[in-house]
Amino acid sequence: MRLRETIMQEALLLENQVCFPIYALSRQIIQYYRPMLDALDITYPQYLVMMVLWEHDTQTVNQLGALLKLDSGTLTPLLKRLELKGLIIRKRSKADERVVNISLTPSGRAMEEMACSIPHQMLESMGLSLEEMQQLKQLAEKILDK
Amino acid sequence: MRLRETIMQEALLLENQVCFPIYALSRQIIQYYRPMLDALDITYPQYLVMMVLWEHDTQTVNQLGALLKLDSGTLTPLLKRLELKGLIIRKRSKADERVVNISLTPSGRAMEEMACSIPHQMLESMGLSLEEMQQLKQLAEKILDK
DNA sequence: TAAAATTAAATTGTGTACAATTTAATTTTA
DNA sequence: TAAAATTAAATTGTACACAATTTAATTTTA
Repeated sequence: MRLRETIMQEALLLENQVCFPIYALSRQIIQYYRPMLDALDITYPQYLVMMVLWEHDTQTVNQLGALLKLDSGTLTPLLKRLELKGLIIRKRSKADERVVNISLTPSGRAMEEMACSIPHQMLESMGLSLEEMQQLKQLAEKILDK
Repeated sequence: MRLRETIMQEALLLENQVCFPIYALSRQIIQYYRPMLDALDITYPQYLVMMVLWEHDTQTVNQLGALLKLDSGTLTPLLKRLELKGLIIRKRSKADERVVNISLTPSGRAMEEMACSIPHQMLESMGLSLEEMQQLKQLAEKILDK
């Protein structure tokens, strides 16, 4: 009997994968965001950094990385691009020269008001009920927390 | 009253985002796969292509793109790398010279047996029940199908 | 049927991701 | 306290993603 026809084989069918829909959905969500973020001239990962800073004002590269689960290899060039756009300031800490503090410029702070309608718009374009949304969030977080 | 303190503002908090857990989970899932895929010397997107070919034998670049929701800008270089590894063959169709057919080499076919334990191992490392897994898959697909 | 439109891949350019290494600063410890 | 270990960012190199454009082949249509 060929491997193709065994029960074990079914697990290798794309349509039976749990992970593929998550991977595809993640990319599609970023597409949903694109028109709104294009208007602000930032990318989705850049938007995530801005959200953290709108909430916390100043964060180190490490803190941003811990919250967003991204390393300095990703963040350093991304933050340089945000700095080039005039949205943030990168400044080495006086107290510890290894640390780089990231803070908002007035322009970066001002963007918060332009972004505040995005979450609501996103909920609409995703077309899920609030319960489904909560379920999705909870399941994703349950795996993430392991 | 500062924008920070309004109800609308809550929507911009990272912890209230539905999309961020999906984005973070997608990347974490790929990390779960990494040790198993490292053993096969392929990446997660390459593994997805291989899964399609294990099921369908021959596919055009377009067909792969439709199934995986990736365009030729992503697939062409990825497929060239799989060809370089000796896992697939890229061959222009005689019937329509625009089309490139992708098929498995014996080595690519042989990899199927080495990969057949991966889905089970993944279920274990994700630590969700089968019901939760189904829920997650269904919610993700519901949004994807829009 | 020849020009226009469409289609399939490939190419170009920008921006993540992330492993692995490097650099520089700080902390620990022998 | 000087050497070793640790830590924080940055750097290097590889591999996606994807928008926009290009190239070449095929279809449509005027």
